[in-house]
Formats: sequence, C-alpha cells, structure tokens
Amino acid sequence: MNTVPVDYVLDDQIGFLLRLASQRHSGIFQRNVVGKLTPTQFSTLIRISEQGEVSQNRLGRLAAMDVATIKGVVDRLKAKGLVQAHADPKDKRRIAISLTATGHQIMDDLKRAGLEISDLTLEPLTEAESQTLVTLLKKIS
Amino acid sequence: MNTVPVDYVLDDQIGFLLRLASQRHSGIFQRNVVGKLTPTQFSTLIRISEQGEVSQNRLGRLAAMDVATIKGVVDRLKAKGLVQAHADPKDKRRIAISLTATGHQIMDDLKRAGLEISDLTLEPLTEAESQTLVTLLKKIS
DNA sequence: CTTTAACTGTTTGCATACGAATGATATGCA
DNA sequence: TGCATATCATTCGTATGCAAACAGTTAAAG
Repeated sequence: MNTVPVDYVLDDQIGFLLRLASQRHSGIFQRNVVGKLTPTQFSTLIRISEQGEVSQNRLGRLAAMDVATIKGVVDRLKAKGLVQAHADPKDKRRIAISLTATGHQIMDDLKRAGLEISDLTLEPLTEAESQTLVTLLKKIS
Repeated sequence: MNTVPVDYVLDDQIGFLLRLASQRHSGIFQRNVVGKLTPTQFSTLIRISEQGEVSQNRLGRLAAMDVATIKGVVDRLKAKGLVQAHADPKDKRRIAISLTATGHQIMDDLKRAGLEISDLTLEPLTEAESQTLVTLLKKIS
C-alpha cells in the first residue's frame, strides 16, 4: 500500500522534452526545406540516394520506419516524381526503389537545406553543446 | 554556381536523432504505462490534474498540442471515462475539462509509471549525462 | 454603442506512425 | 522433394500532428 503522492514534473520528463524539441525542429524544417517535403520524406530520399537501389522493406529499416509507414512515404514520393519503383526479376516479392532523374537533381539542394535546418535547430547551443547533445541522443536511440 | 557535392550524414543530424530517440521512448512507454494510454493522452491527463479545471484550448497550449490535436485527445479520454467536459456558464465559447473520479484514482499509478518510463529511457546514460540531456533539450525546445 | 479585433472551439484535409493480419514468394533443412 | 520458416508488400484500424477555414462569442477601441 503506497499512499505517498508522487511528485511528477512533466516539463522535466525526457519523453515530453523529446516531443517539444521534435516539434520545434519540424517547424524549422517546414520553413526551410526545398520543395514541399516532410522530414520523413527527406530522410527516405537520403537513404535511397545512399543505396542507389533498395527494396521497400529494407528502405524502411534504413530510414527507421514501419513497413506500413514507408509504403505511404514511398507512394507520395512516387506521386511527386522523385522516386520510381520496378519489380525485381530475381525476387518477385521485392520492389526496387530508386531516384528518378528529377530526384537526383534536387539531392544536392536538399542536403544543403538539411544542414541549414540542423544548424538552425541547434542555434541555441554552442558547438560543444551541440556535439554533446548528438552524442547523448545516439546513446538513447 | 555550386558544383561541390555536399557531405550529408543523416545519422548525425539532430532531426533524425530526435525521431529515433522518440521512437525508442514510445516503445518503452507503450510497454510500461498503466491502462492503454498514449504519451500524448498521458501528458494531457497530467496537465488536467495540475489545473483542476481548464478550457480545451488552454489545455492544448499547456500540453503543447494543436487545437485540432487536443480535441481528438480529449475526445478519446472522454470515451475512456477519464475526463469530463461541461459548458462554462460565464463564457459560452469555453468548455471546462476536468478529471472524472476514475481519472483521479489512476493518477498516482500513472505518475509512478511515468517516472519508471523516464528512467528506462535514460538507462543508457549516467545520472550526470541524463541531467545534461534534459538541460540541452530544454534549450532547443 | 457599434464596429473591430481577439479568442474559442469545430471540422476538413493531408501526412506521419505503428500494430496486426493477410497473401505471395523464397529459402533452408530434413 | 517438400514443408516449416522467414521475408516482402499490402491493407486495416487507431492515434497523433498541423494548416486552414469556419462560426460563435467576448472584449476592446472608437
């Protein structure tokens, strides 16, 4: 039997703070990214450009998205004409995803915008603090 | 004219890392929370219990949620029987939100679970690192 | 006192996000 | 070979999350 009231300060909890920081970052992203891309669409494009050609399932793992989520993201990127899909002749289950010519063309601008967005997000911190934050976040991921 | 390719490492970007950390936290939350509550529903309950009675709009600001988002969250909490709403006689625009008796009863268990979830999320870090992370996240929120 | 501005709540549309279930296909091992 | 297991893509249901448009209400400015 525990009758002692619990002292819970929401504003100090890691989960709440992660959501706040993500929200601010999303806002900055939206105002600065090239084209009308979302953060997940952006990450997906980066992963595809790194891989050249990749199955949808593997792409989801690389971009840290659920299979149901990555399907929607790929569908919207296809609709934008930035990626294409074609069946894998060796494995009929697989659908190979790759960048279109247009997709290739915007990658450099996207990467530049991405770096700028990261800088703006970390603007309240010093260089050393930014490095620390990145290191700590990697540890709890 | 810029022809130099940009060196962009997705795994080092603050936005990507925030998403990864949020995902891990959500998984821990889901496995440890009392009842079938989501992190946003949890935060909302905490805010209501802090305020006693609060308008839906103000509740959204306190919990850092869009007006459209908070409406859905409150609707689902009402469906679970944890919160109630009644019209404000002084201001016909307002809807006063408060906890039900059931809602009150589970708050202590919820807070205990919340602290446990934070501990589990920060488990890979030392006490000092956890404090640093919290401090840095507050700065970029 | 009236018009204007600000606030509150609702709804719609789009885009994540994830669990669970399903069906098709591959592959390893008995 | 043949079956158990694993992988891949899709679909469904639920829950955020935000912009924008809308209507009702209140308060402030003139």
